[in-house]
This record gives sequence, C-alpha cells and structure tokens, in this order.
Amino acid sequence: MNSARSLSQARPPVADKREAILRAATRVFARNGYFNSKVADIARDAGVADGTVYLYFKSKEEILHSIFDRSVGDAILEARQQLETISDPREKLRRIAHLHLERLGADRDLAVVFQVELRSSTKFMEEFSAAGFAEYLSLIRSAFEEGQRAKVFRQELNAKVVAKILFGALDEMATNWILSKRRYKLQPMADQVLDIFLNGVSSRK
Amino acid sequence: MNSARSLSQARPPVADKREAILRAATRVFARNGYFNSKVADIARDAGVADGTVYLYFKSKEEILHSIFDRSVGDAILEARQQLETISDPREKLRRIAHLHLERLGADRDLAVVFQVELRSSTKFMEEFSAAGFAEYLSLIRSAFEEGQRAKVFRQELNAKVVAKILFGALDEMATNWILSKRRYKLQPMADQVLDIFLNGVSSRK
DNA sequence: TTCAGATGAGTGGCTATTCATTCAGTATTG
DNA sequence: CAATACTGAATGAATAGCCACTCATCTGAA
Repeated sequence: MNSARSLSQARPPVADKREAILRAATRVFARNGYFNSKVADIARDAGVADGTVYLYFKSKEEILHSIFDRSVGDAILEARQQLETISDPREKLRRIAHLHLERLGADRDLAVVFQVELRSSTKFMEEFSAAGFAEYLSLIRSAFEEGQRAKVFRQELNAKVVAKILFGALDEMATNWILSKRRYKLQPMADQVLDIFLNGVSSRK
Repeated sequence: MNSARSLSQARPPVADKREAILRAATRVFARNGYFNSKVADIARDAGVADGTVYLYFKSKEEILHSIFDRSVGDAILEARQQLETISDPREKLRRIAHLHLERLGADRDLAVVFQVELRSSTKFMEEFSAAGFAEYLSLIRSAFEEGQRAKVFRQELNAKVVAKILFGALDEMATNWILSKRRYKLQPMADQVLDIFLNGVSSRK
C-alpha cells in the first residue's frame, strides 16, 4: 500500500524530537521557571514520553544549556556576518543593538529564558559568562575601539566599560519588555538607547 | 550572681534570631542559589534548629521576600532623604547612582541575591517589579524630568526610557562586578557611567 | 511550677532518572 | 511471497533520593 518513502513523508510523526523537546522546554521554562518545571511537563508538551527526553539529553540541566548554546551561537554568527559588511563604527554598534533586540523581541519565551531563567544561579551565570557572553561583549568593544581609532568616539573612555554600559542598557530594555503588561515592539527601543549612548560617547565636533 | 540585665548583656546568645536567620539566608542563597539552598543550611549557618526558622518565617520563600523588602525599603528611604538636600538635577542623578553602587558594593552576598537570585522566576520578578522596583525607577525619572524642565536635559527624550537606560547600565556594572574574579571597587564605576550618560542626555550648550 | 520559646527526628509529597517492556519497521529465510 | 527474527527507538511505571515543613518533646528563666 505505502512505499516506505511515502509513509515517512506522510507521517514525520514527531519530526525532529530533539528539536521538539528544546522548543517545548523553552515554553515550559518560560512559563514556570526552570526549577519549577518538571521533566514530565516538557515531555508532555513535546508530545513524547518522559523517558524519551533522556534519549536526547543527559539531564534536565543539559536541556537548559542546549537552549542557551544554540541561541547564543546563532546570534553571534549572525552578528559577525552582518558586521563584515559595515565599516562605519557607529553603524556597527547600531546594527548590534538592533539585532540584539530583534532576536529577543521575536520570541518571547526564548527572551524569558534568557533574561530570567539563565540568571538564576551564580554557577550558571559563571558558565554563561565564560562562554558566549564574553564573546558578545567583545564584539561590542571591538566596534567601539575602531571608532576610537577613527577619532569618532572619545579617546579617554574605557572601551570595556563602555561595552558593558551599552549591553546593560539594552538588557534592561529586554527585561522590562518581558515584564511589561503592555505590548509594544522591542526592537525600536534600540534607537532610543543608541541616541543617548552615541551622543554620550562621541567626540565633540 | 548575675542580675538579669547583666546576664542578657553578657550573652545575647543568638541576639535577634530573626535577624540572624535573614543574614544567614543571604549568605547561603548567595553561595548556592535559592533553589539549591536547604532550609537546614540556613538554620545551621544561623545557629538555630531547623524548626526555629519556622517560628519566624512562614516558608523558605518568605525569607527571600523579607530580604528583598527590607533592603529595598532601606535603599529608597535613604535615597529620598539625601535627594531632599540637593536641587541640581545632575547632582541628584549622580547621588542616586553612587548610592546604588555603594550599597551593593558594600555587601557582596546581598548583591548576589539581588542581581542573581531575585531574578530567578518571572513570578518573583513581577512582584519585585510591582513593588519597590517601579518606585525606584520613578525616583530616577523624576530627577530627570526636573532637569528637562530646567532645560538642562534634552526635551525630546522619553523620561521613562531614560530612567531604564541609567538603571540598566548601573545594574550591568553590579552584575559584572559580582561575576568578576578580579576584585575592584564597584562604586567608582558610577562616575564612568554618569560621564557617558549625562553627556548623552544633556542639552547642547 | 510554669510556659514561651526552641529543638530536631520524622513524615509526606514530590520528581529526576532508570530500565524492562513494547513497538514499528526492516532484513532474513524458506 | 509469507513467515519469522532482529534492531533501535520509544514508552511509562517504578524507584530512589531529597527536603520543606510539622509536632511531640524539652529547656531554662522567672
């Protein structure tokens, strides 16, 4: 009746289970918080059995790690690619800020996991910090330093601190957006931040 | 042999237990994270029995709430008092920033609880948000608006957003300070943030 | 003697993880 | 072609460990 091929096409039953589990976990973590989420909840949401989760992940914690790793990896990759095509340091910073808020603004659940759940223990923060976060901050710092060399930005500022300030401001926009009852677009906030930030760090003309 | 008075002075054995428990909890939460901390750990650190904790707090969660409530209350009170004595809006913002980082910088454990543990669930964040946080942000906003009225700050900026930016930048300084292996003073970072911030929001002369 | 405050062993509930079993699809055989 | 065996994925009931919270009992100050 059915060739093997048509059968598998007709029913890609759970498609990629690993993917389904990650998506479900993001949803569940966002809704209940990591510690209050049960593996059984994730399994149910993903449409698989409890045990199946452990065929793809070693532990509940590894699921959280995977969500983080994949997203940060993607984000940094995209940012690097886009920055290559830009030479103006101001535009580089603008692009970073836009991508940052665009990405978080596009997936509220993911944003919650990033802004809230990932910070729920110093241990996790330290790993987070060590891994992608430092790389991300240095992306900002490099762009700023370029601007300093080009005399566009004030020479006397400490680039590391400057990078943290921009990141912190964007981060706060994201956190507020998540917690706000009112629905508004996150990405446009980038321009308001940049207005003040660039004005603050630019050399006097 | 001993009058009651001298006795109780000589041995305030556990002094105020409620206080001891709160201090112990701050330490324990900072070290292990809220969810990984056992009530038994807190009791041991405070030098009381497990059950005693429940004579002073309804639950483990109430302990976290209490730490938060007391600290935010104190901080806002102190800030309000100091701001009364200042009229220059720029100085007001400077004072807020200094107090903010000074307070967190003075107690690393408390800072960890604030920067990390308190954010570990949207539920908690929402309460946090509703309660003291909004009040704190509006403290910043008011000072900024005063400056706008005095034509010191750019008229076209949205004061709410501006407040979040300053808060976000300070917040990021605090978080980085906690996670950093290197030991440095937190409070002086306030001036670096203010330099860029005030420069960014001030009216062109 | 009294009793408010303190104790800490025990309980109940919960949930991450395991693993014996089932199942679906594929290869092997006659 | 049908019957049978094989294989790896998937299942979910059972387990094992953990820990917040309770309460019967104790203690020491007045």
